[in-house]
Amino acid sequence: MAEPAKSSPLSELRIALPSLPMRLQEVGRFVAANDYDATTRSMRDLAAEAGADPAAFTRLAKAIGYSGWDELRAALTEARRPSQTSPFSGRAKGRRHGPNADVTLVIDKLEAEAAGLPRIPAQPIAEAARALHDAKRIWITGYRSCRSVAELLNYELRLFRPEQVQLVGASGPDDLDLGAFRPGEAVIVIGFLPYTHASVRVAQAAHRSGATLIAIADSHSAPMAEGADHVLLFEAASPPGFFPSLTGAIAIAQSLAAVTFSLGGAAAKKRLENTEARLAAATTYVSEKG
Amino acid sequence: MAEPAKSSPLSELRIALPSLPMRLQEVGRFVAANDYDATTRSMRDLAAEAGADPAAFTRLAKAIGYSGWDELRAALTEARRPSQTSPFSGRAKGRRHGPNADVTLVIDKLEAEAAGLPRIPAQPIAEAARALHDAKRIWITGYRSCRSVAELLNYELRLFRPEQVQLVGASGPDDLDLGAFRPGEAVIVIGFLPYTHASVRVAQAAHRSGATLIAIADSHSAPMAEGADHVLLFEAASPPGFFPSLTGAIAIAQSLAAVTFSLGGAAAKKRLENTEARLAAATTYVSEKG
DNA sequence: TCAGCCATGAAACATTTGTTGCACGGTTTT
DNA sequence: AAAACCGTGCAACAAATGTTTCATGGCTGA
Repeated sequence: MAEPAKSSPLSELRIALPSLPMRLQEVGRFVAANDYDATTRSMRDLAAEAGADPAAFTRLAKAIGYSGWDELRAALTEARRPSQTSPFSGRAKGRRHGPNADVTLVIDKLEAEAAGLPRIPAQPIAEAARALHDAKRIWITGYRSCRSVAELLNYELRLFRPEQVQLVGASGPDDLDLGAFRPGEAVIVIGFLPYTHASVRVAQAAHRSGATLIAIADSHSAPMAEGADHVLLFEAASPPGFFPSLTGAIAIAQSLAAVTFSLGGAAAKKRLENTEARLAAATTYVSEKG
Repeated sequence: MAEPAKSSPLSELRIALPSLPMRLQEVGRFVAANDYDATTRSMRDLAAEAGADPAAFTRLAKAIGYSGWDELRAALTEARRPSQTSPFSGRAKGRRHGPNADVTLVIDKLEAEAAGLPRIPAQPIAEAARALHDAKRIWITGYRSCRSVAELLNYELRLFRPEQVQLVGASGPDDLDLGAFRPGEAVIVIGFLPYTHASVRVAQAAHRSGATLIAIADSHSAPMAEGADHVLLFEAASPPGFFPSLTGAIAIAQSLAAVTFSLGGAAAKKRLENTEARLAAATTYVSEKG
């Protein structure tokens, strides 16, 4: 006999529901309505909450074709596993070749990065900014391609906190700086896979020293995110042929600087104006001509 | 001293991680990396997959302040419960002010930048990449916040063309470099309003020397775009309170590097592999854990 | 009415769970 | 050098889990 498409164990359940005995229907409805608890809590717990007999769950599972509740639960668990990398992945565009292949490549890449930015969690950025605001001193680290992010952050923060912000290893070997971290200070470490030893060392030193550690990384499980008080995530993954993307990291850095600045209030504004005035006096900029 | 926000049991875990014994660190890392399985599967299962002793999980839980593995697991389970507005995708919230004003600010900014990226003209990037491909030598300039973009571009291009790419002013005053530009070479200048004198001088020197001038700027009328062979535009404008945005410039730089790399074909690939092998040999990177 | 059937709840079952005590080996302290 | 300590794996433990059996009660059909 032709079964309906068993897209998920949940839909199987719902389909079979009407043809079941009363009590099993009740239990089945409860499971369908609370499938998260079904995967997490114990059969007896569920029975108590549903006001039913524990055995009913086993019977339900068998009634819809599983060997027992364990197997049903396992199926539900797999069904809601978050691993499936998001329903995004629009792609589908055939990789045209020819003279325009490069252009399409660029367009695709830009669109992909644009899609990634709104996925950056904003809350941690705001929290990290507050930590920066409270820090007596701010250290910034990033190696290899992440160095660019570190330097941008350093530049922007120094615009309004010139004497409290410093790049790690800016003047000499890192080791000197590593011992300089103190509680009440903040250390920002930027990195993504593959992680450099140097950045991990900085993160560890920061954690040991009791300073506030802020990690900008591509994963919670990044070594420099271990023990971090704030983890700011971005997506570095890129299509093959591209280098890892730093767009997200840059966006985070800029948001971080901006929020920190806004927390600084009038004082920060004043210092920014001073810095700008000094630059203008040095005629660093080209005057705006009419 | 205020404790860091223990937003989730996972962050507690990660914070405590570095100060734990070796085995507990391993187990803790495993839990952090597989927190979904941690909530669904049994302790012994996890132990088998992690290659550790079941008891280590109980000890881990106690080490970070829980009464046992059951309690830790329960906390993780609650943290993952889908109903509550998860910390991720916290989008869609009304534009409230108050303590969350910063968060809304960040979200707005990220969305605005995401909207800006697809507006970047792709065609000029592909053309500029071809110019880079043909250039015997590549010079890169950028000052102030644009320095970060210049350095990223320098880093990525050097991965597969180590001897032909150089930052202007990297070793000593710019003036020495300015006289070194030759026809057949390419000079990349990055800048936006307000424009620095130094970058304009580089652009002018490049133009006079007959080298190919590539400008990455926020406007066609930017001084460094005058006489440029390729102008790559991005939007630097930002909401008030934010610094000019470099996200677009970074995206351009990365696309430029990527297309140039793809034009390089097998030879470029080979050189990239050599570079990576050299870095791996120097154990620059943290080895991927099992 | 009686037999047969099925749904249901309670209790007993074997298994698996999380936990804890113990012994071994390494390091640090006295 | 001895002692105290800590991290770790192993094995035994009680508790909890999912399952099964059994007795009960209601329903249907002869």
